[in-house]
Amino acid sequence: MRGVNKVILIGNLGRDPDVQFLEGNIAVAKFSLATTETFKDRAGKLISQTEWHTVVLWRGLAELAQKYLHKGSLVYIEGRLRTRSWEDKEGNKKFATEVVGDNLVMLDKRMDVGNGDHAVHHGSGSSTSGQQGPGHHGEGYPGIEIPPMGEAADDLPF
Amino acid sequence: MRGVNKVILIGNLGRDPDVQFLEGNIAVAKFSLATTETFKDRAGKLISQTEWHTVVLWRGLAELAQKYLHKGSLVYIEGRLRTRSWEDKEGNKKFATEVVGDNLVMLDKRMDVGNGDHAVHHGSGSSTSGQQGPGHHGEGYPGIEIPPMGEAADDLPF
Amino acid sequence: MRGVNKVILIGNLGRDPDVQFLEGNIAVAKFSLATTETFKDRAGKLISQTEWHTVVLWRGLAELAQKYLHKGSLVYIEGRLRTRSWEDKEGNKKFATEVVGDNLVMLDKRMDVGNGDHAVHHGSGSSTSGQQGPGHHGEGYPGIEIPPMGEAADDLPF
Amino acid sequence: MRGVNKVILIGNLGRDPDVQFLEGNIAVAKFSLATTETFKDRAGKLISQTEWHTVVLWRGLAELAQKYLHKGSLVYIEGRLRTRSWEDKEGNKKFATEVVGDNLVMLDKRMDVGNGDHAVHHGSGSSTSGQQGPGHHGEGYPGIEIPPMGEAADDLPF
DNA sequence: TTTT
DNA sequence: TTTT
Repeated sequence: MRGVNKVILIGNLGRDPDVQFLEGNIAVAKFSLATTETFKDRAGKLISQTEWHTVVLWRGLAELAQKYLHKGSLVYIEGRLRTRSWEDKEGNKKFATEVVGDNLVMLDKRMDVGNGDHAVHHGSGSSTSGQQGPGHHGEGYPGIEIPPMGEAADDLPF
Repeated sequence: MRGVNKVILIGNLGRDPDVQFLEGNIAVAKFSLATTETFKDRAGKLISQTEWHTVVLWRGLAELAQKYLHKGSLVYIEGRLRTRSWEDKEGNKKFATEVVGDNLVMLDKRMDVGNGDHAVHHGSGSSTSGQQGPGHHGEGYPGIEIPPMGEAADDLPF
Repeated sequence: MRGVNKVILIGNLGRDPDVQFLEGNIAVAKFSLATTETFKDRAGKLISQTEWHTVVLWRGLAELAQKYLHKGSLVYIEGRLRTRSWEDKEGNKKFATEVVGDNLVMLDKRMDVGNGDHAVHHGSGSSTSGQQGPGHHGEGYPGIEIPPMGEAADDLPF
Repeated sequence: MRGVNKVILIGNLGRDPDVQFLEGNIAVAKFSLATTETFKDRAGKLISQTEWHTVVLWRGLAELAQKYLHKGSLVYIEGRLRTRSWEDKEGNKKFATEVVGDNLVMLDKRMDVGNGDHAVHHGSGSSTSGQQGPGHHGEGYPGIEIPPMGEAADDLPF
């Protein structure tokens, strides 16, 4: 490939995620994310600028969103841009650009009850259910940062 | 700020850039960029997926685009997402998501005559033409990667 | 330029930042940042892997670090890699790779007293003191995300 | 996880990659990559700054490096930082920071004979198990850009 | 040396 | 529609 299509966002959810399940029990989550950047203009005035993004998560990440994200949650999203187009009932061509997330980091301070273990989430759009036992859809999110086997071994031959 | 809105693209221009000049002689360039990613699906079949992005460049970067970019050019673009909305003449709400570029790297092999110096371009959304004398639009693009003064001095006190 | 050198980190400070002031009252901050990634290995076991980074901030960002960051702070850092080398007193060649930050986002939930205004920080390595009045070293850091003038004007000619 | 450790580089190889095979026929490639950034300093002088990085690739990516990369190749590398430490024979503590690549894009203009199909490479920690020897350790690395199954289906329920 |  |  000679292409790169990467988006990195940190922002807050405008509403609770909308999660649905497709055939095959595949979860899809969708939510709006506000990224606010503040800077001084040349006059030195503080300017705050909010941009809204539509984020789509699949499978394991969608399930995490359903469990742990809600209106106001602060998250880091890494993904790619995808523009879909369709015609509405009046025949008008419509476009929507979304960020399809491959990685999710929850940045809210956890003040949870419990052990907080669930706070450790990460994953990627790329699920590998094929490797998993029966019934295990939506678990085990091998993610972007999974190091290749053998790497841990500190026996680099250099 | 607690927000991040960052896009990184590598792809080819679908057409020559469309460059216009606003009042104040401010250049704005716009072009479509195709990012193609190729991967194997689970069946091992090679799949190629092209996504089209609208890229907008301002000022110095727009002028670089005008001078050096054309249909087919391979570029690295770093920028941020921005969605604009408006109503068309029929009163339909329309949305368009664009990538506003803060940095541009030309990746084509230069087979240029001459010194190739012009090949070295970079810049950022944060132009500072205000500092420049009259007539000097489009010069001196202090960019993202401009190191702070004094840094070169290798006298880090640690 | 045909190069890109970019680092993006989210992690926690291992200690309070070490801040020093060089000639000209230029601030330099240095701290260790731990990025911890957790994933499941192929056996399904949760594995946590921490990497330590040396982060260096200059000028305005260094001053922000001094004021607001401390041991444990969660931050987003965007910057570039820089490797320095020197010889120690025994004449051994030493190398140290650091992340020179161009952008800083504080991700801790603020439970501060006060207005929280100080929470809005951002900046970049690229200072522009030249534009500023006398005596104003270290202020007004127009940063990476400063939109070019005129952009706010929603009069894109396309 | 609450951590992110990401590096993005575009630069040229300083030498041909050094590729070795570990037990299990696991390929590891290592090379130096120069990222050169050019900018104008405050006096307007063009300054060029080259940084050298050590890049390590594993498995499928290492094999691609062996086949297609050589001294001078222009590449995009996405990966993470990793610092290793050890003691040399004199008992001095040594550190080396490397970029472990998860994704590789070859940016050289292909003037190849043939179809150039091999030019389309990408990967991530994630390889293409078909290339691997017997024993099949190290299979099925779902990679950064592999879209989740079902996503192609344009039947988003929103 | 951090954090969950 | 979020957050500071």
